[in-house]
Amino acid sequence: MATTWLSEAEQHSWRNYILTAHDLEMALEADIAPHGLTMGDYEVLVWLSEADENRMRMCDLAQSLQLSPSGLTRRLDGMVKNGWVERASCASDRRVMYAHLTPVGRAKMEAAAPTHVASVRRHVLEPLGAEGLAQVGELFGRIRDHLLDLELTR
Amino acid sequence: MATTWLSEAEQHSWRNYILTAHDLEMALEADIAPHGLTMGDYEVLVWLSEADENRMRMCDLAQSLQLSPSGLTRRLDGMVKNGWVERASCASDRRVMYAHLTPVGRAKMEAAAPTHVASVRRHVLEPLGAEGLAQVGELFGRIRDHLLDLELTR
DNA sequence: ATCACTTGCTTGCGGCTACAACAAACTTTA
DNA sequence: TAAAGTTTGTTGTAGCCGCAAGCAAGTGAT
Repeated sequence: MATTWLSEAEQHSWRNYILTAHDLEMALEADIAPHGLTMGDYEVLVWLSEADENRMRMCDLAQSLQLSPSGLTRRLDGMVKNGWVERASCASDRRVMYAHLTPVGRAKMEAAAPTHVASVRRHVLEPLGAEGLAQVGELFGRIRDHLLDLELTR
Repeated sequence: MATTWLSEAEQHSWRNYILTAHDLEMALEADIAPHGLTMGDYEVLVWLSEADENRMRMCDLAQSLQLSPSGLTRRLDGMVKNGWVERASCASDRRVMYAHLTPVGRAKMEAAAPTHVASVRRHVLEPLGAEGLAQVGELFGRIRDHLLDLELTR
């Protein structure tokens, strides 16, 4: 096939994105670490804190977190051991397990949230400004829509 | 401390980015998989193919790949076993090991490259256009510069 | 009511990665 | 040149994750 390559500028932009995305992830991870949390843990706490009755079904939570079912099971194991989350079974459907945020978990989240927000502000909002972040949101929204589009027609 | 939270719009943009970045990574990974390669493997092949004499010192390669030394050692183990890369010691400094692209490795890279380029074009360039990709490059460049700035003054 | 199918979660296993400890080799300093 | 320090790469260990398999429970068709 006649491959259409990327231009010099396109390659540069793309590489810039790849490298930065990795470093940014590491930076956010490092900032939250002093709380004894990984970003993965933190995201669980955030999702549960925003959910109805502070609980979500495992399968829904896994999807929200872009995690496999088994991945979530293991992540929750650790969080349950730390007392941040409890497992609760469902009366109407005995297959489902709820992940339920405990008061300790909520406190953990509330303690860590300012740190994380400051981290995002420092690493993203500061260099980009509100307009820049909005552009990122818009651009990646386009990519996302396109991805989901391909997925549906597949 | 008086935390300055993110606005609704900012949260939305940020989440959009997080979710999309993950899905995009999975899509690129899925597209290259039929070649029997991970994106990690592919990146090794690309870096070596662009390097002088098709070889790089382990430590330099690790840095380019944003990988820990041990991570690279193990990744190379697999690639050596597949015959894509050879280890070669250095005459002038017997500590260093070169990772050297073999003809088989080059052929592998050249076979996979059109697929990967098409993948990037389809998932990124198509929804964004050249201008959009340039914007992404510029925006993430700003984040990157800011990150490196913080690192240096630390 | 029964059998097939689907859904929700967990477990065994293997892959990939980082950190710490180590060994080997180079460099600097006294 | 000898000792201390630095750099380079590998290995032991442990964490996190996904896939495949399995089990329990709900749903649907005959």
